Amino acid sequence: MPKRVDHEEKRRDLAEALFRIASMRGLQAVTLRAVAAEAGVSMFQIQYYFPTKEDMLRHAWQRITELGAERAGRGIAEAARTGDERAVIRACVLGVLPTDERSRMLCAVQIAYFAVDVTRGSQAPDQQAMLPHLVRLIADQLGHARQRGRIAPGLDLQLEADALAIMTGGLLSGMLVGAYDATRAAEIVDYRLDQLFTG
Amino acid sequence: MPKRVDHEEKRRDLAEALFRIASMRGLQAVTLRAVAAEAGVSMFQIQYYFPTKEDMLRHAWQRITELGAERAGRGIAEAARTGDERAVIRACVLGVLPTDERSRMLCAVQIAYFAVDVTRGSQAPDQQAMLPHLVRLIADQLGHARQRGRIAPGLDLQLEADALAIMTGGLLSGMLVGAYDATRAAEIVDYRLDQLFTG
DNA sequence: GCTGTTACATTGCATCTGCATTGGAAAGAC
DNA sequence: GTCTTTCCAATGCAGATGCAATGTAACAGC
Repeated sequence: MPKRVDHEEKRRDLAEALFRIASMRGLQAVTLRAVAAEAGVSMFQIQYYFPTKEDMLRHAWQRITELGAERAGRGIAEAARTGDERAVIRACVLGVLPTDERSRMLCAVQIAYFAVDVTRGSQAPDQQAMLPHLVRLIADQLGHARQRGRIAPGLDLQLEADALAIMTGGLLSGMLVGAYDATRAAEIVDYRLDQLFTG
Repeated sequence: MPKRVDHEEKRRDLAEALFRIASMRGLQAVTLRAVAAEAGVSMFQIQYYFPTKEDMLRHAWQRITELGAERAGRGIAEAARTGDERAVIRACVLGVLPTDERSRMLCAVQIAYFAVDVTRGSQAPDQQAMLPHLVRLIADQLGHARQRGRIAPGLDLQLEADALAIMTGGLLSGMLVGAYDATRAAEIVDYRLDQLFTG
């Protein structure tokens, strides 16, 4: 066998090039030639590592969910080590928001995919599952916190979990249009968490 | 002069055809030929009423904001007649959500435009202004309500206005992916309003 | 060294896209 | 009635796009 290449790593590199194009010029500008040029390779390599354009887009989406889960997971794991439910929820919310250039890029691309899925009626299963997943995560944490007497009285935790998860999505788009920066977003989230937690 | 045609009405019709395509097959599928076929006219008519494709897309966006403002405005005006600030805020929030097939279609198209703008960095001014505008509307209503002693004590109304407006954006996307229906969305909004208003 | 597999470049092609042009039909003004 | 203005159909064109076909260099195993 000749020059061995790590196909998965190569695909990740090509996906990065795709992200750069999609986040700066839109998903419409993602063509085989554009990705090839951005990655600094010949157009053939794109075809070589992705049978078809749709495969390339699919792989890039899978990669972006990986990166997102990785990023959020790091923050959540760190917060979970403290055993503080409030910190975990905070990490869940802030962990998916565009707080720096890199995450902003990925969030922009994510929105682009989201729009395509919505406008086609055929939404990827994981696309649909993301919000309920976040709701469940938050609801679990709220449940634990209540058992430990850390939750203010008179709250409907299911509705609170929904509201928090929904606010996360809203914050994401609000930050992408520049209406809120990371600092203000954190303030709003903390303000809401203050209403839920005692102490 | 010959057969007089209402150009604006014609453009509105063509915009509707564009909406149908964009909401069902994505903005990428919006081509001059596709819009012509969907509207049941020749491709030339598209060119005749829109100098260029970008003009067509721009006009459609302008039209969709008109329709949105109209719809929300109706609900808000009705609520405003009661003089109930809570009802006004409720109308502001629910008035922009996809509660039926028509509004769902328009919201989907709106998201598509939003994604294009975000991924190009060059966001239309009104796109950026929408969220702050909603915040101001809600904040004003909350201010009035507080003066009338209808607001629960210990709240930061600016943060509450931000949180409500942000939740609106989140609900919109949540509903588009099918995570929430109109009923559940109203429940969540009412739950939050219950926390803000007394009585 | 020979061979075969892997990785890659180049080229070509059918299709689609936005846009322009040319020619003509229809409806009112005079 | 004819004529001018408005509206519209058909066709053409240059560029871009996804994809396929062909040719070639590098390296492992015998």
